[in-house]
Amino acid sequence: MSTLELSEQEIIRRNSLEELNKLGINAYPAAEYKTTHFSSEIKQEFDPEKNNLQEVTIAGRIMSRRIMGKASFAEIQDAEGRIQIYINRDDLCPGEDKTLYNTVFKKLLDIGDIVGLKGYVFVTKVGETSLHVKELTILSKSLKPLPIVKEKDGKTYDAFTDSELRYRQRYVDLIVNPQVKEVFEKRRTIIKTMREMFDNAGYLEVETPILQPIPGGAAARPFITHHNALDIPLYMRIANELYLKRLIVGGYDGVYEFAKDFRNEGMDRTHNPEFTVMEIYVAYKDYNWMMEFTETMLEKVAMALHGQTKVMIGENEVDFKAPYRRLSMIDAIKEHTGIDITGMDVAGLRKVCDDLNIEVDDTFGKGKMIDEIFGEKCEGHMIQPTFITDYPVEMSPLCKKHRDNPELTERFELMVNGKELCNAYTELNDPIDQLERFQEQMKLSENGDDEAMFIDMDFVRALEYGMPPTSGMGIGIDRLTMFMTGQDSIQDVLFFPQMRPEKKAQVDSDELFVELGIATEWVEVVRKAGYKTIAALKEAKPGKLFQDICGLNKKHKLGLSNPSQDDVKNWLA
RNA sequence: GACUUAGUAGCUCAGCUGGUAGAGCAACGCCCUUUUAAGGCGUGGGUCCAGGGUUCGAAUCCCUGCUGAGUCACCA
Repeated sequence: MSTLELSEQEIIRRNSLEELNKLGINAYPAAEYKTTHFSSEIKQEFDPEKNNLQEVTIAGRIMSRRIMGKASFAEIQDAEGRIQIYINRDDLCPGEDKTLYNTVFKKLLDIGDIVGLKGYVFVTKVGETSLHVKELTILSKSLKPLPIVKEKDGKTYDAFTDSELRYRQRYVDLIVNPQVKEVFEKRRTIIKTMREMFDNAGYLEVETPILQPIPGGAAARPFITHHNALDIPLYMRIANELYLKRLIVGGYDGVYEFAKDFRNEGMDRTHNPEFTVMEIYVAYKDYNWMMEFTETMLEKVAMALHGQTKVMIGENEVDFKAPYRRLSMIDAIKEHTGIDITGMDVAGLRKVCDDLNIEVDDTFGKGKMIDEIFGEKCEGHMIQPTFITDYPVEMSPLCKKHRDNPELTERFELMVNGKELCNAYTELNDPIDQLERFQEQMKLSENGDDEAMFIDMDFVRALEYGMPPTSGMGIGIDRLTMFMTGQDSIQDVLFFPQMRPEKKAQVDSDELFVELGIATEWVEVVRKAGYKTIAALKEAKPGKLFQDICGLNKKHKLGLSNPSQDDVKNWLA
């Protein structure tokens, strides 16, 4: 890499690295560095009365420095937090040679460098538990300056907030913004709590195919790829439902999977093209049982995270204490619009939609219209956890018909803070009904609904062997994490949210520049002057180019001998 | 996909109705042995996102593009 592409601070750090090498210090040593404590342990365990912790070793990143002549303070950040260190010149360098302090620590180390430190713990005059350093080892030199974030009395100064940089360079975000780590630790607690509950119940955690020949189990546009050896298209899964039900057919009474699903659709605050769903299927249960199971699960998760069931989501305090309200979809619509749609036909529903100012088009069936009305008028009002039950049959091709009403299904969604969190059924296990429902979907698809489901004949065949009555539930883990951690963007609960790839400016190779007669050492200078391609260079005015590159030579003290004006003209000829 | 909005130093941001850039932190130099957003004095650092246009003159006005963010649409 040419120094012309580097910022002043990056050049200084690279120079420091060279200086370290000259002193015989390897800034990237290979050997294991054995630590005895984390920062948090020192803070917890140290007792000035006992005067314990008189020989501890820590490792971490330098996050701030306060140098005061012969003594210095710095903050070291490790996996568990930060601790202050105190470095005294004569304690670090007891002999005549003070290089390690004067040169290495004061001049050649920077914020961001990773160091190992050995010493004893004490409390400063101001009352800060600190490590008095006796030995310092460089473990890794940092060549890029970190964003500097300062904090006092809980107030943060110059926070690193640029969302683009935070998501593209999550590693920097994690170093500099400690609250980001917390979100991901909570995410892991959520998953762990759920997994423990399922394991205790004796359910089997399984893995099912991500590459599927038929993308089933949901209605969504899939990502498509190609398998070379088989020469067939394969789809990234949009759901794993049909595979988990095959396992119930196979004789497992309870299976679950934390699964990455992929949907080739729009991205926004609550949608990422790949996202995590937990789906669970339990034999011999129905959706009433599953509602109890779900509310118990969420109560446990909230307790594990917060020690209480009440959670702040934005402005709203949401209480995950079971049991949750249960409301049929028709009753929800009645409650929020005053209209009773029981038994209405297509024309009646269309009129209701018109009256409520809800846009519908001619392809909409009864089910889709009812869903629109609910989505427009009811969903947003469901702040406290509410089970919405008994969805129209058209919307739920994998769900068993309601025991009391064949136009409805035994389905529930759990609404929290105005959004869907869970989706669950008494599963459809009648193979004849299932095939008919798939065929209905085909008709929808022929009518232009590009999200209608594909027919999976192998799944129908599995049902023909007999699946026990089963209830299944799916829950969006990203969304659950958002609720439970108070984040309002899915990007804040994914380490690496999908971003448009960074665009590299087009740059022509050295060879192409050299072919024009430009000496190799001048190529970088020409690029730095703003002419990254031959085409751009050909447009240049020779006089300006000449001045620009000679100016850069002087400014950056490159020590090159300048070309003549005629040389430059010849390049452009 | 549509609309709105933003892109200025390593980071956070000023920069009004056009006159080619500023602050704090970070960096560099000097001083300082218990400081903590350490402090004091001094110095350097910018293709003002890119490309066009208007103008004597553009960070600033206009157009196009790129990349974010927000609303909406889509997401049963």
